[in-house]
Amino acid sequence: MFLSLRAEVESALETALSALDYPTDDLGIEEPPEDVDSVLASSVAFRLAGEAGAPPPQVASAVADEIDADELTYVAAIETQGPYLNFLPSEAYLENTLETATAADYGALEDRKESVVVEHTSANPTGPVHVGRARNPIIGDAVANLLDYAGYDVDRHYYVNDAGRQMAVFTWAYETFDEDDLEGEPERDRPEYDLVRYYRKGNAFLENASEPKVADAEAEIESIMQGLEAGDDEAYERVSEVVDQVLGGMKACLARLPAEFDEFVKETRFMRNGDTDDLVARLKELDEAVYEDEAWQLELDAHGIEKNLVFLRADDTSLYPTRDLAHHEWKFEEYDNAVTVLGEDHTLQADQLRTTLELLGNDTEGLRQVLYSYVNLPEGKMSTRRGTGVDLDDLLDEAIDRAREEVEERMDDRIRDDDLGDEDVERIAHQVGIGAVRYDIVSKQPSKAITFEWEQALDFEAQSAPYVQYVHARCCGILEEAGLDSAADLEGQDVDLESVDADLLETPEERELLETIARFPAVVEEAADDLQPHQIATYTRTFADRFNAFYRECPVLAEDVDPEVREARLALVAASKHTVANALSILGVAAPRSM
RNA sequence: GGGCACGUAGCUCAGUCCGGAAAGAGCGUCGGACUUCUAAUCCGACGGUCGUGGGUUCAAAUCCCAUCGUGCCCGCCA
Repeated sequence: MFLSLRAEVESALETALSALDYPTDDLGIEEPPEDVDSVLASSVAFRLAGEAGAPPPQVASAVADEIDADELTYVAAIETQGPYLNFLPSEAYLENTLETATAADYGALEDRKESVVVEHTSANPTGPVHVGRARNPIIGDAVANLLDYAGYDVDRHYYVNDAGRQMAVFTWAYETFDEDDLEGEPERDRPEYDLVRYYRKGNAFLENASEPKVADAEAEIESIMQGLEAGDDEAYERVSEVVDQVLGGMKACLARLPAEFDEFVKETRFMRNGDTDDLVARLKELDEAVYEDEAWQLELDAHGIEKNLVFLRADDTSLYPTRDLAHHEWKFEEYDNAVTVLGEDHTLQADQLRTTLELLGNDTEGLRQVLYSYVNLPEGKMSTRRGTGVDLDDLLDEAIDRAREEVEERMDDRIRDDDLGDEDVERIAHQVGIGAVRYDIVSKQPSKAITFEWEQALDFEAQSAPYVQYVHARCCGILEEAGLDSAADLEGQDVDLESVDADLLETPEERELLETIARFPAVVEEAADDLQPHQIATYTRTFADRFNAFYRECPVLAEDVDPEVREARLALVAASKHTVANALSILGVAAPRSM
């Protein structure tokens, strides 16, 4: 609805400015501050003042006079306040919003008939997922949800680095050492916790063992890498033995968030099918290609990148970026757009990748990268190899435990003694605990550095997931109390939507809530265009504030509420419910029916 | 040394891309509100040279330049 109103305002302003012989290149449309009663505003009068030879307020009224609000559907009136033009919403605007938002899929934009692949996480299968990387699945999943909501056909990929040296080291270690050689028991009964001990053991061995022993090990590691490079099945099977087990465990961890994938794309795929070899041949043909210091490289300084891109070693083995180029060309064939969620330390590689893809003749317009900075511990970086860091599983467990305590504590002093059974407590503990972790991460701009601290990550107070989730629970409570099914469209239920009249929603709290609901699709659109899910989180907070104000001032089910007002408010609650449920689903945060 | 990012209230952050209406939240502190559709809520108070210095503009947290501080990158690792 907001999108229609904005379109209407734009065209009305443009017409008015043309009629007055003013330029229309900048309409100065903006959202007014909170204490102003309009939904949209324009500061165009400032810009025109010079040309008009009149002070801005005078220009503003001239423009306002030129627009006939009666001809507009969603605008009731245009008022000037000093130099500003304010567009007030019409009854039809609120009416339509209320009607549209009572549908369960409110906020989902029209199908764009465009596909996009969102690649995220793609952590090396070396061990348990730690919190340092946790931003990736959480942001990535939200970006994918957001694009899905914005009308794209979305696939989620995890790119598996199963061809690098680290995987050869891992495979060698797994085949070489026995349980007896390892230190300690697995921290959890899952394959990645078991196998990571071999990985750490192998790396420690390479650092500390005597020179001849290390040389033997290196020879074995080298042979695995050569086997992979040649695309031979035996080497692939050996590495897969490790990779598939570890990946299975990591998958289970990520599923807890939940972050699910449509496909796990293995790097070795592009070595086995010959794509990497073809790509190397094409790279060698480029003007930028040089053979220098016993390796094939690309000189990219003419394209603003100082660092050469090495794409083939002297022994003819490829490197990660080489395979990633083949991988991306494959993505371009399969999808209209490709989004990658990457740690900020990959910024340079991302630039090299894009530039090289262009040199190879690809159109990279549909390729976009979302960069985020790592979560560090107060004492420094987290590392799988060194075993420093907090496992994501532990964080989630702790979050759930704390949430459970919280639920139980609150049960004691609840006013309404509703029947929360053990299952409900467990459900709420999971929804709130995991929701809080996700929300805390997804609500911040990815470029900001985060230092992990338990207390902060697990704060259930306001401006966190539970604050927003609580609004959803309140909505469901009211709807269910009224005998309605909170999960479904209102249409077809025991509410006569035809007779619901937005006119009856006349308090400022009701109107502001409805205006906030109206903005939701526009927020989805902008967040999707910018690939910024945190905008959705920001919106949920504003929304929750508005809903709580409504909740405080406007009883829905009380005896003394006029039946027609009650129906209208019920419709508003249903609209609120769908809005907050859908916003939370974009963020990947559960929306509890009760808390 | 070069490149990129970040710096807004004691703390954690919105707002910055696309300049506009006396800078907004939460936490913390202090003081209030549960016979009411769930108090994980709400109301009020205190708290700001938007790192610093210049510039552009009718207008700068927002754009430009410089500078300081912090993080990341500058591997034939991934």
